Amino acid sequence: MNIGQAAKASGVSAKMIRYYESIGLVPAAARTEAGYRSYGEREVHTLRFIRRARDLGFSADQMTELVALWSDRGRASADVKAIALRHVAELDRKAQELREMSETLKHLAATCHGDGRPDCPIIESLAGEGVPDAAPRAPRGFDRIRTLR
Amino acid sequence: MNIGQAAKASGVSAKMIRYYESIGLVPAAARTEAGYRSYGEREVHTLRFIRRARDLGFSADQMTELVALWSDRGRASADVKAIALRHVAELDRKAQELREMSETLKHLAATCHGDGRPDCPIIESLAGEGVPDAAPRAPRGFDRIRTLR
DNA sequence: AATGGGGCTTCCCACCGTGGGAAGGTCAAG
DNA sequence: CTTGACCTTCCCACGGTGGGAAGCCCCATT
Repeated sequence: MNIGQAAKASGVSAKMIRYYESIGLVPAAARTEAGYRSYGEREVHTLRFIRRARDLGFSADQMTELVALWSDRGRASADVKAIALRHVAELDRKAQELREMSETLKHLAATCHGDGRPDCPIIESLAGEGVPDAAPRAPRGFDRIRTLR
Repeated sequence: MNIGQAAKASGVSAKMIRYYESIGLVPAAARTEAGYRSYGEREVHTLRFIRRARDLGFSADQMTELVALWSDRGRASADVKAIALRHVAELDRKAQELREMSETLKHLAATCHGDGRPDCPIIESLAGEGVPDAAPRAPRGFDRIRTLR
């Protein structure tokens, strides 16, 4: 199976398969004489595993750990659980941050009449006129969130 | 005021001030004879505006729009509100995604006894053994989330 | 007046995960 | 044999942010 087939079968793009190989998340694939990467069921299975972990928001580093634990028959389930729970905490923290940002903005938007007139509490709050630092989002231990695509 | 002072006064790092200038989010600062960037109250005010918007998760592009609206005395508050509400929707969507990932993982972790034994529902679910695609996170219109720091 | 330290400048590099695209080789079907 | 679909590697970009090097500049203390 070539990389394109493996990509379709696993749901991981060919680009990303090569990338995962380059960072050592998956072992280097076997090659045909012509230099084409060659995949079997086993490899596709691994890629699917990775795709599912990725869809759960695990980082490449965490996925490396998970794959290692997966292929270690003698692993302790506690090890897997620990990674998962750490990730859950992280996800919750980020979701909470997003919610707080959303809440603040919703409140501001609610007091903005949103018509053709120029006065707007949203802008005023951002400008801090009279309301200096009124909305201290990202308080301490802040960790801004960035998203992609 | 030099860039370091402006950074302290605004809460935006000198690095980021230069970056914002380079992408046109803020106009190029005046320079001293020696080539140092020079800032006044007005510029610092703008930078603070930007910092607040950033803390609310606005992208550089959105901040550009907001700054433009801010400096447009005749803007319609509806325009600002529209940007804010679009952003709120986006924030909510992302928070929802994170929550779903967290939920899925929490359920998996709950059924993992987390001791020294190797059998682990978390790994099994990722591997898809017997439960192919059991947890279709990021269904359609998926948009994976990435975080920083 | 010289020296030292801290600030400023520009420029490049890195992160992470992903896609785009160019330049060139390969394979299978017509 | 040609054509088109696929594969290869390599570089570039994104968004924001920090790190750091090399080279000025400014001020205060000797």
